[in-house]
Amino acid sequence: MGHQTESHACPWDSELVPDAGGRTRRPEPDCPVELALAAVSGRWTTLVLRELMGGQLSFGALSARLPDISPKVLTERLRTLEGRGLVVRERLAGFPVRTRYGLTAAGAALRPLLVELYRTGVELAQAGAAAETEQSTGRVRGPVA
Amino acid sequence: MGHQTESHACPWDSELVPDAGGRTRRPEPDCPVELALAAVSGRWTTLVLRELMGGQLSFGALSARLPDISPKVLTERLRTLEGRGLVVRERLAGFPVRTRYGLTAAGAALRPLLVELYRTGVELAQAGAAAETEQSTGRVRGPVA
DNA sequence: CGGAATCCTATCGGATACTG
DNA sequence: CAGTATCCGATAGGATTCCG
Repeated sequence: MGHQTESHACPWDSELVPDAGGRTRRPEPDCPVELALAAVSGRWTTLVLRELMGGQLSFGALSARLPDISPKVLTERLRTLEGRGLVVRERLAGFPVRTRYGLTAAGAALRPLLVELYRTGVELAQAGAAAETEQSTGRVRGPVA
Repeated sequence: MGHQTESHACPWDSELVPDAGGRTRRPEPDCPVELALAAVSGRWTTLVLRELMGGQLSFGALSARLPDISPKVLTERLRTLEGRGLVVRERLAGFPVRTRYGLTAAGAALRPLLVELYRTGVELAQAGAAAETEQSTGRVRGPVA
Protein backbone atom coordinates (compact mmCIF):
# COMPACT_ATOMS: atom_id res chain seq x y z
CA MET A 1 0.00 0.00 0.00
CA GLY A 2 1.14 3.52 -0.67
CA HIS A 3 1.77 6.16 1.90
CA GLN A 4 -1.09 8.20 3.25
CA THR A 5 -1.25 11.62 4.77
CA GLU A 6 -2.41 10.62 8.20
CA SER A 7 -3.13 13.93 9.89
CA HIS A 8 -5.38 16.63 8.53
CA ALA A 9 -2.67 19.19 9.26
CA CYS A 10 -1.94 19.91 5.60
CA PRO A 11 -5.22 21.33 4.30
CA TRP A 12 -5.42 19.75 0.86
CA ASP A 13 -4.22 16.70 -0.98
CA SER A 14 -2.44 18.10 -4.03
CA GLU A 15 -3.16 15.07 -6.20
CA LEU A 16 -6.83 14.90 -5.32
CA VAL A 17 -7.34 18.65 -5.34
CA PRO A 18 -4.68 20.08 -7.67
CA ASP A 19 -5.92 23.65 -7.67
CA ALA A 20 -8.51 26.03 -6.29
CA GLY A 21 -11.27 24.61 -8.51
CA GLY A 22 -11.55 21.56 -6.30
CA ARG A 23 -11.42 23.28 -2.95
CA THR A 24 -15.13 23.74 -2.75
CA ARG A 25 -17.26 23.13 0.29
CA ARG A 26 -20.44 22.76 -1.73
CA PRO A 27 -21.44 21.12 -5.02
CA GLU A 28 -20.54 24.01 -7.35
CA PRO A 29 -21.65 23.36 -10.94
CA ASP A 30 -18.37 24.70 -12.30
CA CYS A 31 -16.19 22.49 -10.14
CA PRO A 32 -14.31 20.20 -12.56
CA VAL A 33 -15.55 17.05 -10.84
CA GLU A 34 -19.16 18.16 -11.08
CA LEU A 35 -18.62 19.16 -14.67
CA ALA A 36 -17.30 15.76 -15.69
CA LEU A 37 -19.87 13.95 -13.61
CA ALA A 38 -22.68 15.95 -15.18
CA ALA A 39 -21.41 14.95 -18.62
CA VAL A 40 -21.78 11.22 -17.99
CA SER A 41 -24.58 11.09 -15.44
CA GLY A 42 -28.19 10.32 -16.15
CA ARG A 43 -29.65 7.03 -17.14
CA TRP A 44 -28.60 5.76 -20.60
CA THR A 45 -26.05 8.53 -21.00
CA THR A 46 -22.92 6.41 -20.89
CA LEU A 47 -24.48 3.92 -23.26
CA VAL A 48 -25.29 6.62 -25.79
CA LEU A 49 -21.76 7.95 -25.49
CA ARG A 50 -20.33 4.47 -25.93
CA GLU A 51 -22.28 3.98 -29.13
CA LEU A 52 -21.17 7.31 -30.53
CA MET A 53 -17.54 6.63 -29.68
CA GLY A 54 -17.43 4.33 -32.70
CA GLY A 55 -18.52 7.02 -35.13
CA GLN A 56 -21.62 8.91 -36.18
CA LEU A 57 -25.02 7.30 -35.94
CA SER A 58 -28.54 8.20 -36.91
CA PHE A 59 -31.38 8.45 -34.43
CA GLY A 60 -32.76 5.16 -35.67
CA ALA A 61 -29.40 3.42 -35.50
CA LEU A 62 -29.04 4.51 -31.89
CA SER A 63 -32.54 3.24 -31.12
CA ALA A 64 -31.70 -0.07 -32.73
CA ARG A 65 -28.53 -0.48 -30.68
CA LEU A 66 -30.33 0.53 -27.48
CA PRO A 67 -33.74 -0.99 -28.10
CA ASP A 68 -35.18 -0.34 -24.65
CA ILE A 69 -34.67 3.39 -24.57
CA SER A 70 -37.80 5.32 -25.42
CA PRO A 71 -37.62 7.94 -28.18
CA LYS A 72 -38.44 10.60 -25.64
CA VAL A 73 -35.53 9.77 -23.37
CA LEU A 74 -33.14 9.27 -26.27
CA THR A 75 -34.02 12.70 -27.62
CA GLU A 76 -33.65 14.12 -24.13
CA ARG A 77 -30.19 12.63 -23.73
CA LEU A 78 -29.04 13.76 -27.13
CA ARG A 79 -30.31 17.29 -26.57
CA THR A 80 -28.60 17.48 -23.21
CA LEU A 81 -25.33 16.22 -24.62
CA GLU A 82 -25.66 18.67 -27.49
CA GLY A 83 -26.34 21.48 -25.05
CA ARG A 84 -23.14 20.60 -23.22
CA GLY A 85 -21.19 20.71 -26.46
CA LEU A 86 -20.42 16.99 -26.41
CA VAL A 87 -22.54 15.95 -29.38
CA VAL A 88 -23.41 17.57 -32.69
CA ARG A 89 -26.52 16.98 -34.65
CA GLU A 90 -26.40 17.14 -38.44
CA ARG A 91 -29.63 17.31 -40.35
CA LEU A 92 -29.43 16.06 -43.89
CA ALA A 93 -32.08 17.45 -46.21
CA GLY A 94 -34.31 15.14 -48.25
CA PHE A 95 -37.16 12.81 -47.56
CA PRO A 96 -37.39 11.03 -45.30
CA VAL A 97 -35.37 13.28 -43.02
CA ARG A 98 -31.93 11.96 -42.08
CA THR A 99 -30.06 12.97 -38.99
CA ARG A 100 -26.60 12.05 -37.84
CA TYR A 101 -25.28 12.40 -34.35
CA GLY A 102 -21.58 12.52 -33.65
CA LEU A 103 -19.21 13.44 -30.88
CA THR A 104 -17.45 16.77 -30.75
CA ALA A 105 -13.82 16.96 -29.64
CA ALA A 106 -15.10 17.54 -26.10
CA GLY A 107 -17.32 14.47 -26.35
CA ALA A 108 -14.47 12.32 -27.59
CA ALA A 109 -12.45 13.60 -24.63
CA LEU A 110 -14.75 11.60 -22.36
CA ARG A 111 -13.27 8.33 -23.55
CA PRO A 112 -10.55 8.04 -20.88
CA LEU A 113 -13.17 8.73 -18.22
CA LEU A 114 -15.39 5.94 -19.50
CA VAL A 115 -12.41 3.60 -19.51
CA GLU A 116 -11.56 4.61 -15.95
CA LEU A 117 -15.18 4.12 -14.88
CA TYR A 118 -15.09 0.61 -16.28
CA ARG A 119 -11.76 -0.16 -14.64
CA THR A 120 -12.96 1.14 -11.28
CA GLY A 121 -16.19 -0.81 -11.56
CA VAL A 122 -14.31 -4.05 -12.07
CA GLU A 123 -12.14 -3.22 -9.07
CA LEU A 124 -15.19 -2.51 -6.92
CA ALA A 125 -16.79 -5.78 -7.92
CA GLN A 126 -13.63 -7.64 -6.94
CA ALA A 127 -13.40 -5.78 -3.63
CA GLY A 128 -17.04 -6.57 -2.96
CA ALA A 129 -16.52 -10.24 -3.65
CA ALA A 130 -13.42 -10.27 -1.46
CA ALA A 131 -15.32 -8.60 1.38
CA GLU A 132 -18.02 -11.26 1.24
CA THR A 133 -15.38 -13.97 1.45
CA GLU A 134 -13.82 -12.28 4.47
CA GLN A 135 -17.19 -12.06 6.12
CA SER A 136 -17.92 -15.73 5.67
CA THR A 137 -14.41 -16.49 6.94
CA GLY A 138 -15.18 -14.53 10.09
CA ARG A 139 -12.57 -11.87 9.49
CA VAL A 140 -13.30 -8.27 10.34
CA ARG A 141 -13.44 -5.44 7.90
CA GLY A 142 -11.89 -2.24 9.15
CA PRO A 143 -11.25 1.18 7.71
CA VAL A 144 -8.17 1.60 5.61
CA ALA A 145 -7.35 5.24 6.28
CA MET B 1 -4.88 12.84 -33.04
CA GLY B 2 -4.92 9.10 -32.60
CA HIS B 3 -6.41 6.62 -34.96
CA GLN B 4 -10.08 5.84 -34.86
CA THR B 5 -12.08 2.82 -35.91
CA GLU B 6 -14.11 4.42 -38.63
CA SER B 7 -16.56 1.73 -39.63
CA HIS B 8 -18.89 -0.13 -37.33
CA ALA B 9 -17.80 -3.37 -38.92
CA CYS B 10 -15.93 -4.59 -35.83
CA PRO B 11 -18.66 -4.90 -33.22
CA TRP B 12 -16.86 -3.62 -30.11
CA ASP B 13 -14.02 -1.36 -29.21
CA SER B 14 -11.74 -3.51 -27.08
CA GLU B 15 -10.40 -0.60 -25.04
CA LEU B 16 -13.78 0.89 -24.32
CA VAL B 17 -15.49 -2.44 -23.82
CA PRO B 18 -12.79 -4.89 -22.70
CA ASP B 19 -15.07 -7.79 -21.89
CA ALA B 20 -18.66 -9.01 -21.86
CA GLY B 21 -19.54 -6.90 -18.81
CA GLY B 22 -19.63 -3.77 -20.94
CA ARG B 23 -21.52 -5.17 -23.89
CA THR B 24 -24.88 -4.31 -22.48
CA ARG B 25 -27.74 -2.77 -24.39
CA ARG B 26 -29.43 -1.46 -21.26
CA PRO B 27 -28.33 0.15 -17.99
CA GLU B 28 -27.61 -3.02 -16.04
CA PRO B 29 -26.83 -2.34 -12.36
CA ASP B 30 -23.96 -4.82 -12.43
CA CYS B 31 -22.26 -3.33 -15.46
CA PRO B 32 -18.88 -2.05 -14.24
CA VAL B 33 -19.54 1.45 -15.51
CA GLU B 34 -22.86 1.65 -13.69
CA LEU B 35 -21.24 0.25 -10.59
CA ALA B 36 -18.54 2.89 -10.50
CA LEU B 37 -20.95 5.63 -11.44
CA ALA B 38 -23.33 4.62 -8.68
CA ALA B 39 -20.49 4.84 -6.17
CA VAL B 40 -19.75 8.50 -6.89
CA SER B 41 -23.11 9.79 -8.05
CA GLY B 42 -25.60 11.68 -5.99
CA ARG B 43 -25.28 15.22 -4.72
CA TRP B 44 -22.52 15.76 -2.12
CA THR B 45 -21.16 12.25 -2.60
CA THR B 46 -17.84 13.17 -4.18
CA LEU B 47 -17.30 15.87 -1.56
CA VAL B 48 -17.87 13.42 1.26
CA LEU B 49 -15.47 10.98 -0.36
CA ARG B 50 -12.89 13.71 -0.85
CA GLU B 51 -13.02 14.60 2.83
CA LEU B 52 -12.68 10.99 3.89
CA MET B 53 -9.73 10.44 1.56
CA GLY B 54 -7.60 12.32 4.07
CA GLY B 55 -8.44 10.00 6.94
CA GLN B 56 -11.24 9.23 9.34
CA LEU B 57 -13.67 11.92 10.40
CA SER B 58 -16.54 12.22 12.82
CA PHE B 59 -20.04 13.16 11.77
CA GLY B 60 -19.56 16.61 13.21
CA ALA B 61 -16.20 17.08 11.52
CA LEU B 62 -17.78 16.22 8.18
CA SER B 63 -20.60 18.66 8.84
CA ALA B 64 -18.07 21.35 9.69
CA ARG B 65 -16.13 20.80 6.48
CA LEU B 66 -19.31 20.72 4.41
CA PRO B 67 -21.42 23.27 6.28
CA ASP B 68 -24.29 23.43 3.81
CA ILE B 69 -25.17 19.76 3.81
CA SER B 70 -28.14 18.95 6.02
CA PRO B 71 -27.73 16.22 8.63
CA LYS B 72 -30.37 14.21 6.88
CA VAL B 73 -28.56 14.17 3.57
CA LEU B 74 -25.18 13.60 5.18
CA THR B 75 -26.55 10.59 7.02
CA GLU B 76 -28.17 9.39 3.83
CA ARG B 77 -24.91 9.63 1.89
CA LEU B 78 -22.90 7.93 4.59
CA ARG B 79 -25.42 5.11 4.89
CA THR B 80 -25.46 4.59 1.16
CA LEU B 81 -21.67 4.53 0.98
CA GLU B 82 -21.63 2.15 3.91
CA GLY B 83 -24.16 -0.07 2.21
CA ARG B 84 -21.93 -0.22 -0.85
CA GLY B 85 -18.98 -1.22 1.29
CA LEU B 86 -17.08 1.98 0.63
CA VAL B 87 -17.26 3.47 4.10
CA VAL B 88 -17.18 1.99 7.60
CA ARG B 89 -18.79 3.48 10.63
CA GLU B 90 -17.16 3.03 14.02
CA ARG B 91 -19.14 3.90 17.11
CA LEU B 92 -17.06 4.79 20.13
CA ALA B 93 -18.81 4.27 23.47
CA GLY B 94 -19.07 7.09 25.99
CA PHE B 95 -20.96 10.29 26.32
CA PRO B 96 -21.51 12.19 24.20
CA VAL B 97 -21.52 9.51 21.53
CA ARG B 98 -18.56 9.59 19.15
CA THR B 99 -18.60 8.17 15.68
CA ARG B 100 -15.84 7.88 13.14
CA TYR B 101 -16.29 7.35 9.46
CA GLY B 102 -13.50 6.03 7.32
CA LEU B 103 -12.97 4.56 3.88
CA THR B 104 -12.69 0.85 3.28
CA ALA B 105 -10.18 -0.50 0.79
CA ALA B 106 -12.93 -0.34 -1.83
CA GLY B 107 -13.64 3.27 -0.92
CA ALA B 108 -9.98 4.21 -1.17
CA ALA B 109 -9.96 2.55 -4.59
CA LEU B 110 -12.15 5.37 -5.85
CA ARG B 111 -9.29 7.83 -5.64
CA PRO B 112 -8.03 7.37 -9.22
CA LEU B 113 -11.58 7.83 -10.48
CA LEU B 114 -11.94 11.12 -8.62
CA VAL B 115 -8.61 12.26 -10.04
CA GLU B 116 -9.75 11.31 -13.53
CA LEU B 117 -13.07 13.10 -13.04
CA TYR B 118 -11.19 16.24 -12.08
CA ARG B 119 -8.82 15.93 -15.01
CA THR B 120 -11.68 15.40 -17.45
CA GLY B 121 -13.60 18.33 -15.99
CA VAL B 122 -10.68 20.65 -16.59
CA GLU B 123 -10.41 19.36 -20.14
CA LEU B 124 -14.12 19.93 -20.74
CA ALA B 125 -13.90 23.46 -19.43
CA GLN B 126 -11.02 24.17 -21.79
CA ALA B 127 -12.88 22.61 -24.71
CA GLY B 128 -15.94 24.66 -23.86
CA ALA B 129 -13.93 27.86 -23.73
CA ALA B 130 -12.26 26.98 -27.04
CA ALA B 131 -15.63 26.31 -28.66
CA GLU B 132 -16.91 29.72 -27.60
CA THR B 133 -13.84 31.36 -29.11
CA GLU B 134 -14.37 29.49 -32.36
CA GLN B 135 -17.97 30.57 -32.42
CA SER B 136 -17.14 34.24 -31.96
CA THR B 137 -14.47 33.84 -34.64
CA GLY B 138 -17.11 32.54 -37.01
CA ARG B 139 -15.62 29.10 -37.36
CA VAL B 140 -17.83 26.05 -37.53
CA ARG B 141 -17.89 23.23 -35.06
CA GLY B 142 -18.17 19.81 -36.60
CA PRO B 143 -18.20 16.26 -35.31
CA VAL B 144 -14.87 14.66 -34.67
CA ALA B 145 -15.71 11.02 -35.34
C1' DC C 1 -22.88 14.88 19.72
C1' DG C 2 -25.06 12.18 16.18
C1' DG C 3 -28.46 11.49 14.26
C1' DA C 4 -34.10 10.19 13.24
C1' DA C 5 -38.74 11.75 11.73
C1' DT C 6 -41.64 14.31 8.93
C1' DC C 7 -43.00 17.14 5.17
C1' DC C 8 -42.70 19.02 0.76
C1' DT C 9 -41.20 20.11 -4.04
C1' DA C 10 -38.79 19.41 -8.28
C1' DT C 11 -36.99 16.68 -11.46
C1' DC C 12 -36.31 12.30 -13.57
C1' DG C 13 -37.51 8.67 -16.34
C1' DG C 14 -40.95 5.32 -18.23
C1' DA C 15 -45.32 4.39 -21.04
C1' DT C 16 -48.16 5.66 -24.60
C1' DA C 17 -49.84 7.91 -28.49
C1' DC C 18 -49.41 11.04 -32.21
C1' DT C 19 -47.00 14.02 -36.21
C1' DG C 20 -44.20 16.32 -40.19
C1' DC D 1 -37.49 8.35 -40.32
C1' DA D 2 -37.09 11.36 -36.49
C1' DG D 3 -38.90 12.95 -33.42
C1' DT D 4 -43.06 15.66 -30.21
C1' DA D 5 -46.80 15.67 -26.72
C1' DT D 6 -48.92 14.18 -22.43
C1' DC D 7 -49.42 11.86 -18.42
C1' DC D 8 -47.72 9.74 -14.38
C1' DG D 9 -45.29 7.33 -10.51
C1' DA D 10 -41.02 7.25 -8.11
C1' DT D 11 -37.17 9.24 -6.04
C1' DA D 12 -33.97 12.84 -4.70
C1' DG D 13 -32.92 16.21 -1.93
C1' DG D 14 -33.81 20.40 0.95
C1' DA D 15 -35.98 22.51 5.33
C1' DT D 16 -37.38 21.89 9.77
C1' DT D 17 -38.07 19.82 14.12
C1' DC D 18 -37.22 16.57 17.61
C1' DC D 19 -34.69 12.61 20.28
C1' DG D 20 -31.15 9.50 23.13
